[in-house]
Amino acid sequence: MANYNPKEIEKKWQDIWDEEKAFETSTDYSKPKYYALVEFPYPSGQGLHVGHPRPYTALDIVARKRRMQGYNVLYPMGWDAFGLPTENYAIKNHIHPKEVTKNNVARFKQQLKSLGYSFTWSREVNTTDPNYYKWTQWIFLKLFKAGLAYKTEMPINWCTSCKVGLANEEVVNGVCERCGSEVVRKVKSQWMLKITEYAQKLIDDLDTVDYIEKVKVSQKNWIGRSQGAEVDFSLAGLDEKLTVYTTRPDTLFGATYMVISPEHPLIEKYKDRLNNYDAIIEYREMAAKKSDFERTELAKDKTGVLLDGINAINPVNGKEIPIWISDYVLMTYGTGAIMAVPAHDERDWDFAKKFGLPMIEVVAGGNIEEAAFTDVATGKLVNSGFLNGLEVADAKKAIIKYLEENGLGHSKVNYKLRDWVFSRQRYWGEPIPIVKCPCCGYVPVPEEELPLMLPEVESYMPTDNGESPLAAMRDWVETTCPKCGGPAERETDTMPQWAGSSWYFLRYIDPDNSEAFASKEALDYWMPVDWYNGGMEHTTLHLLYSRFWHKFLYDQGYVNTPEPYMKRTSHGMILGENGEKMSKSRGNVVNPDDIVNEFGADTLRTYEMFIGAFDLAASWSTEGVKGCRRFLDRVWKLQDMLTDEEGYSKELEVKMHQTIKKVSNDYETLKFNTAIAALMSLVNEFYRAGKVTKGEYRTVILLLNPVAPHMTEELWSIYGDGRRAYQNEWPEYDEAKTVENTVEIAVQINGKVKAQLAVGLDEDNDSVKSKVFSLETVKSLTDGKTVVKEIYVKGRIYNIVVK
RNA sequence: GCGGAUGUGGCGGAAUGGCAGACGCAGCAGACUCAAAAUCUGCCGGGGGCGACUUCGUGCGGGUUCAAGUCCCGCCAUCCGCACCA
Repeated sequence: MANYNPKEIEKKWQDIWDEEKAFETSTDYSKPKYYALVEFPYPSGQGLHVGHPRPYTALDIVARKRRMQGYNVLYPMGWDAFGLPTENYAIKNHIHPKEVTKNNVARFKQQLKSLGYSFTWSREVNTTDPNYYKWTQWIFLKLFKAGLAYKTEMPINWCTSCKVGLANEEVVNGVCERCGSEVVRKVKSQWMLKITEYAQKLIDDLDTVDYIEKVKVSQKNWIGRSQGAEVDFSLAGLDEKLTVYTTRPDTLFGATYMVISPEHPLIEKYKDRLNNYDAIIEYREMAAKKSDFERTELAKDKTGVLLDGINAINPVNGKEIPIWISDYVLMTYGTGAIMAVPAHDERDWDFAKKFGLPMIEVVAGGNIEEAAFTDVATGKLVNSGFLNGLEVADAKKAIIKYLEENGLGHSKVNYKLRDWVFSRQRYWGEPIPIVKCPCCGYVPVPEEELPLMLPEVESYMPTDNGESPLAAMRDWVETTCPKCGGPAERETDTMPQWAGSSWYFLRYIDPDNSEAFASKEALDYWMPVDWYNGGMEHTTLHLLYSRFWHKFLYDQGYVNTPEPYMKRTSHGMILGENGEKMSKSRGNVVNPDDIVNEFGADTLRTYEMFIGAFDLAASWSTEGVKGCRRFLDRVWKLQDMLTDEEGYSKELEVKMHQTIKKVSNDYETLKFNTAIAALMSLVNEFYRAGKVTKGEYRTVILLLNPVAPHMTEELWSIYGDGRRAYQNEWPEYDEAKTVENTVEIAVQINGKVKAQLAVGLDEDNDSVKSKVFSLETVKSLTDGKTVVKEIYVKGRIYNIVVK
């Protein structure tokens, strides 16, 4: 027996798999299909991180097992290659981003290959390939034509360092998610996508898919549906209404003042009537200067200015109430105006306390002198005319009915979700295929002219005036209008990185198609994705965006399923040996290449699956890696103990069937750590017995194959059936043989274990009872006492309660 | 503040309400060796006892149950999201 030498074996089998096209999909559409998907990586300059193999190995195990179960499996891989780090590297080193991408992709691919994944490499995609982004642009045009892409002047989150507009989702704690620099507000004309149009569907259809619960919860929270009402307040002495949104219309009698956002149009419209216009403008400018971060930081300390000169009238009681402006009211949510009910809203309470504004208690049950009373479950309405005595829920219904009957308002649903800022003032992204014509407005580039290629530029540097580097390319920018033929200009913004990843799973299905992003036939067969695993950090960005695009394509009739992914799971992070996030500055980074070199890819794969619960963070341990290598060595050395018996030995038959069952189930439920533990335990049994039958060895090899494919393929070539391991059927177990017919049960007195007893699994209760009571220990402990109760749990425990 | 998770030996972690600590790491002892490494075998939660044993033990405090890491009530700590969304 040769020594286990992963270096030799692994390369050998990777080449054979390539040669044999082992993991190619079949074009036989009568076979059952399985589409397993992992998030495609951004090919960064650092190369693969040890975090990457965790999800890749997990679904590789599922994919390999499915093939052995007879499925036609698609497990593709590609590159999400547009984006800032590449562009920044290109700027710094004066290399074209295309070149940078090419090099990074080559390195990533080589690293992934060295890990022996069964990816369907013939379907590799790259978002920066014009044949790919042609279809990204095509989908954008469909969105534009459907009225879901529009351009608007709006304040955007501007990263002062990247010099680029960011989506709300990319601003973390008031700083840029990527570079950590300050983010300020800047008004710019931006392309937007109306994801809000799909808010309700994105919530409702979560009920139709199998996502882990925390993903569903955070998507729902992110979309932030709230049910309330819009109420019109008239303005005293003016023919004007001020509409507010509230989730507590039942407290309308308690509204003692109103607050509008500093950007509310009412201010400009009636500036002549305002006695303190200057003070108001000063406040507004101050608020605009605050970054989101400061606005949040100062949340507790309310500020504001009275709108001196205009009063509103409470529609239910005709009382005249003042209007204030304050930046705690956001122009981007609801109507940008609220009715303030300080007795029953914490923010209004703070504001009223600070500025000495009156409070009226309209829901009894709290002490409004001390705090706002916001409990909606227990209170009853008071001081509220016809609502008095009602509970909150009933009062809401009653007041909405009243408002609707009197034309004063109506029920209304709002969402926290905002439209998606789709413009980036950057070079390394998909050009937005729109032409701006002085006569015709925004005109789409004709579909037959796609892809609209990213032109070669002198400099990739973004400009200080906030224009993309493309804006400097006058001969590219200046074009003719596709509609009227007159002179026009191209859009110079590019798409955000999320664009290419919003539909890539569709391109894998038919990557070389030049007529469509994928053929209908192929889509019908392969969609939806059966299992998609990815990081929790993509739950509110990529996952939501791609569901939105897919739903749009469904509504347009281009895809056949309303949801792209049937099942979504998430993996935990791999932390450094010290329990902290791996980073260069902390000096705790582990390079997967080093592990492969020293221990082999199979060891790395086994270790990452054994490291702990798949969905939780886990710390790296070099000693743990060694342990996994030791296990593979032990499997390898079983060759020395091999007998010629074909089947399972009598002593281990039950253990074999139990292990097949456990491993099969655990692979399905992402419990790889316990699956591997079960295999280790079985191997320990072989060592204890000093022998392993050929039948047993074969089963172990096949069960371990998805985790450690190279080593098991090598062993199978010696001890197998002439085929490859990957060509085999998945081992089966017999449920009846997973249980021993005699078992050791624990005998308890008052819940404490006092003795062990061997009984037949099917032995009847009387027989077990007589055996239990003939035990010396039981006799002595029950002697002179009354047996109050006896419980026998079949095959597990016999508990006697004595007094 | 809101939402989600987590809390078990020296460490990573196992446990359909039924013998807590599977499996692995580290540690200790033995075998092999001139020796070490590797490998194989055994031991390995704390206290008490020479010992068969005994007692305590799953973040903390209560409860349900013959039986609780697991279920219920009330807390604490840590991590991760979101955060003036009316």
